[in-house]
Amino acid sequence: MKTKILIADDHSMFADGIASILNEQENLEVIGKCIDGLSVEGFLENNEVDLILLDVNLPGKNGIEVCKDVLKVYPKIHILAISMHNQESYVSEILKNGAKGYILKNTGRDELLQAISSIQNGETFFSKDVTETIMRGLMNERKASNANIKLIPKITRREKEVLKLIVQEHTTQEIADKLYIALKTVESHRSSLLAKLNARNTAGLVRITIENKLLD
Amino acid sequence: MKTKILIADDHSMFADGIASILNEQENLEVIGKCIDGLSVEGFLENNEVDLILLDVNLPGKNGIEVCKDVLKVYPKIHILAISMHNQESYVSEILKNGAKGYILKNTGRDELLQAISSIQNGETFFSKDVTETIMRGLMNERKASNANIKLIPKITRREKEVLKLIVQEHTTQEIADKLYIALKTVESHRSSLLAKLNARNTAGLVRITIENKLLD
DNA sequence: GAAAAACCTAGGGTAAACCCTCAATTTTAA
DNA sequence: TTAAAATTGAGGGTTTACCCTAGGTTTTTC
Repeated sequence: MKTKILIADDHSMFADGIASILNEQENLEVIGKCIDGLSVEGFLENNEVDLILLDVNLPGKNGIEVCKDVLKVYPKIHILAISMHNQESYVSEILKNGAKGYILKNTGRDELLQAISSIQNGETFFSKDVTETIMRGLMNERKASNANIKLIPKITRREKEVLKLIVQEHTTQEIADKLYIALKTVESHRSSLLAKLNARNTAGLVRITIENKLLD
Repeated sequence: MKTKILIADDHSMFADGIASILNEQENLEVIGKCIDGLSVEGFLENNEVDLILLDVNLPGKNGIEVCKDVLKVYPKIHILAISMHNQESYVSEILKNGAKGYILKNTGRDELLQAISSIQNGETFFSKDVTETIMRGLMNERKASNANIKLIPKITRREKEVLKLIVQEHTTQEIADKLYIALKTVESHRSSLLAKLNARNTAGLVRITIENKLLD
């Protein structure tokens, strides 16, 4: 009986590549691919899945939320998180939500297969770098223990427009002119964005926006 | 005679996946992988390569520079650019430097194979989205024709330290305290960074830093 | 081993971002 | 259809970022 795998990643080429690797294995079978968070749950309604390879940074609905929601309904599914970012907040957050492992995209084929094998056996698996990151996080003993990822609140249509222009290096005045609204209005939206994204300044706004693909 | 392919991408898992797809084809053969720009030229000295799949955003030395330098020495090699970003500046810049095609990571397996096939036949190939981007760029008829990618000048040790702290949302004053230098000194470094990265403000600094992986 | 370049350091002045409070109108959802 | 959320905008102030200029120091380069 082959392990049925679903790949959730917004880069089709990456998903296809992984699928090719996995399908070479005689005990694994990729039965589906999803390019955003929302379509994962839809796929699960119509297909039986044993394991999900889940990108943490998915557009639409990020991997952390997907993980939480999927496991509520299908607690038997194993989830292996895949990410470009070795950030402690991502790792700890998705593990809290039930993922069985976390590997980075800069690790290779063999480690991927090893991770899947471990998880099939009910174990957990983490990339070496990820393990270090977690340890380092524990060492620092979390001054801001709860201040890791606040799952990002919903960003409104107008806020998104403003955010996009900020990332494109426009000043508040320029944004006001482009959107035909007052300077003060744009400042309001900026404030809301800083609060919602939990950023201290423009730098954080831009970094968080890119890392979480908020403009997709 | 199989086409000998080199894959240059800093995400091993992605490279391995692509390799798996390509090696399934009877006329293709992946003979090497590089995880940064600098090692490409070293590889070419010792191996005969027909085609390079080149990530545009490579750490160390980005794809655009690699493309230029490789073709100087090995003009017969075909280069297919691969990128996450559908940005006109990237596309036009790498094409000027001799790449034969440009595909996005969110396109799938079939398109990848088609692209390679086209390029083998001496044609060019672009993802549909990329074609649109180029066309749109031509329409706007380049007000800032030369202001696309200025290949990013070398960033000094101190600038890199400052840049890292900026991306981490620290203010100029905080950075000055951390580095034990004057506020004004940090501001100077900020100015140099704005100039070198061709950014208008902090937003641009952060975006360009992340997109070009300047902190790796 | 001296000239040239690159780097690090800073000052003064202006522009932009950020903060807090408050409130009217419009849109969305229960 | 009414309560909640979103959009709009104001006053008034503080902090931070950005621009231009420039001297001293290290590092190349010939």
